[in-house]
Amino acid sequence: VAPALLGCVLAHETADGLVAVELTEVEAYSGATDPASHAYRGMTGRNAVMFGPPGYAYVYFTYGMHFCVNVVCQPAGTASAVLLRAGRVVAGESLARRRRAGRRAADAQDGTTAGALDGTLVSARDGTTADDLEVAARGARDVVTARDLARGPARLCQALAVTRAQNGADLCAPASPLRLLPGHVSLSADDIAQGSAAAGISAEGGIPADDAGRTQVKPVISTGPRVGVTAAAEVAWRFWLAGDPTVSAYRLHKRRAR
DNA sequence: AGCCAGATGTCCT
DNA sequence: GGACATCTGGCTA
Repeated sequence: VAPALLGCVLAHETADGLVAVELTEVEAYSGATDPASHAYRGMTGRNAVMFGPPGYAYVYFTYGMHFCVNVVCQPAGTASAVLLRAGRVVAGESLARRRRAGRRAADAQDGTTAGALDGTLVSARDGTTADDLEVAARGARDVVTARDLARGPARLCQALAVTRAQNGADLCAPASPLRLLPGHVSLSADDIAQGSAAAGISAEGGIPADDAGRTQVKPVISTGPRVGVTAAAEVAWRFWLAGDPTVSAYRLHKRRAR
């Protein structure tokens, strides 16, 4: 299920409006057999949704401040879920940016200019005055680049306003405020199998896109170890669209000092 | 690339 | 009572 979700769209409609992301990075968690899964030690109040029917959202709160959303994907009684790690905002970008504003200055290395969002060019090239740079820096501090709007599981939830309230939400009902939709690109079982088999040898060349950002060719799927996981760290159950800039950075798990 | 703080829920002893 | 978490953002080197 995890690689099949790549390219699909997660949309959330609230009183503030609609925000939707095309999923670019996911991780699979098997329940009973996976020590990295929240369900590994059995059902608790927190993980109960994972033991229910498939197609529902399992949302959990972590690190005292972040939410992450999973898609339950096995029949009731068998816990299993796919963590949605990153996506590209395809609708409601200004609302997503408002929700994410103030959290992070623009990433100066990603080749985009934060100021371009409001028509102001941010540049360190010759001819730019110190005042220009100061104004640009102040603006950048309050702006999140398009790439970073849903780059990471907690950022994705923030951009979509997914919180505890969405735990247990039906992702498949057409009328559901939080729902999953087919993407622009549908992957066949063969594509998925080949994508998995090609992991590690596929070139990270990027995906050609049209003016609307839609991919024109079948994307290459890469796989690797899951992020922030110690148990079963060797399992390559993280899947992402090769070369997509919205895929989150890999981080090794760091245990906190005692 | 690496280190660290932040905030609180969850689960284990 | 305590360890630590499917993380992010700020900072240092």
